[in-house]
Amino acid sequence: MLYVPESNRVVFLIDNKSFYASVECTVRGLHPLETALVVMSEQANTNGGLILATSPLAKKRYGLQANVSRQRDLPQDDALLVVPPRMTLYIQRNLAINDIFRRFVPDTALCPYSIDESILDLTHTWRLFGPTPYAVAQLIQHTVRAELGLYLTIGIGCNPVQAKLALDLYAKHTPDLIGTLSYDQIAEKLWPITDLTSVWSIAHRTAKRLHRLHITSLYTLAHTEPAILKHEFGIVGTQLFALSWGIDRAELARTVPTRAPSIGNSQVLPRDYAVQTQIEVVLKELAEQVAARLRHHRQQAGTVALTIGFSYAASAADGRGGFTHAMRIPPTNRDDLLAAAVIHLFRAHWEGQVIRNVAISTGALSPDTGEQLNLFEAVSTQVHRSDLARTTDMIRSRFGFTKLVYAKSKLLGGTAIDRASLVGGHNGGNAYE
DNA sequence: TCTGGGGTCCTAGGACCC
DNA sequence: TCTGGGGTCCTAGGACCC
Repeated sequence: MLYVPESNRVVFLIDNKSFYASVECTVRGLHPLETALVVMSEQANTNGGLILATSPLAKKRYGLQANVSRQRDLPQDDALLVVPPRMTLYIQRNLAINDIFRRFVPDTALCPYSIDESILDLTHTWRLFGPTPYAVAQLIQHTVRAELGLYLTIGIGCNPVQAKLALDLYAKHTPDLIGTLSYDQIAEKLWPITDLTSVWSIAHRTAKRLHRLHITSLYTLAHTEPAILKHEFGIVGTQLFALSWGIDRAELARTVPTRAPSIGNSQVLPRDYAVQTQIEVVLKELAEQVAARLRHHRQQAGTVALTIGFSYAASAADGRGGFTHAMRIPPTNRDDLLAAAVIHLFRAHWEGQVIRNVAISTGALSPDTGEQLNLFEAVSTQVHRSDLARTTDMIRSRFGFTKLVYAKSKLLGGTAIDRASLVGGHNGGNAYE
């Protein structure tokens, strides 16, 4: 195979094994790999509890394979620890882990990808730390384990996509938690794969469309005429073809012009809603939540989009799962103006369907210079919050401010002061009392 | 997976401008 | 005014990721 024009670098994609669950183990003085523990969010609308993370032993002992499963899948067993999430704690650990990574790469070669994944380009620095990239990977693992008690999974490749595939397909299933992929291993390690959905960027829908083209393995994908893929999938088709050959021309250091960010909240309702006044109450609350986040980020929104998801029965009757409609608004972050726009969109497009899902998203953001005073909360409460805000701001500077967000939820029937602190939709773990 | 939550990117088609 | 074409912006919908 001829890969001459392709860059040949040393890229690590590092993630944390069962991150939330492992952090909870370490702060309890328990071993992350030898403790059966799940982290479960029990927000009002999770319909009985959503499992966010499962420790490796809990997966093995109780067959909890799915990354995200439900409370009803849990066995009744006192030996299984069930704990609530503390998102703020996980954010702090993520920062600590990335600080360790900075001992091995300069800032320009480090790209945090999510709360538990980072991409490191060690092309120019790995020789400083060991005889082989593999040895350096082990050193990073040992360092993080010694200092934070956490276990890292590392994919090594000649470019980011190879590292990602090495991580997902190999590192996660080997005892040393390290997987490698390089150009000369593509045929041997990538092409035999027939479960297409196990490959990053391919999910159920795309796998089905590939099957319709008689593409049932990465080998057949790699040997399909690119023009056919392009015709069927557009740009995504050429990306899939490149992926099947392990090719990825993204450059870590080069900052890509990012698309306009958005801020929004969504909610699966705890039951079906059919009454207009009730739906509009939910929409107003959600709009206030979004407006609060806009103010927190000192942004104003110039567009607002409303997404309504129908109940299953209503979806079948309607032929659509729901609808999305957007409108331009004079830039604002005020509760009442945002809510009014959302209600307007709802009344213009809703035709009486029973609904189960609502989402509000705002875009065309612009800076809201000037301090917004919050009249509804005690000063002490706001001071308390600034601690978490500072942490969130630090994350924001690394992930982009929409990657991890600080959401507030106003409790139904509660006083205006009685707000829960949510991070990424789950409990932040900060005691406000 | 009879419904988690917060995002991003791609595309087709229509409106509008010159 | 029995008529052209290219470009841009916007919207809705689809798909995927963590």
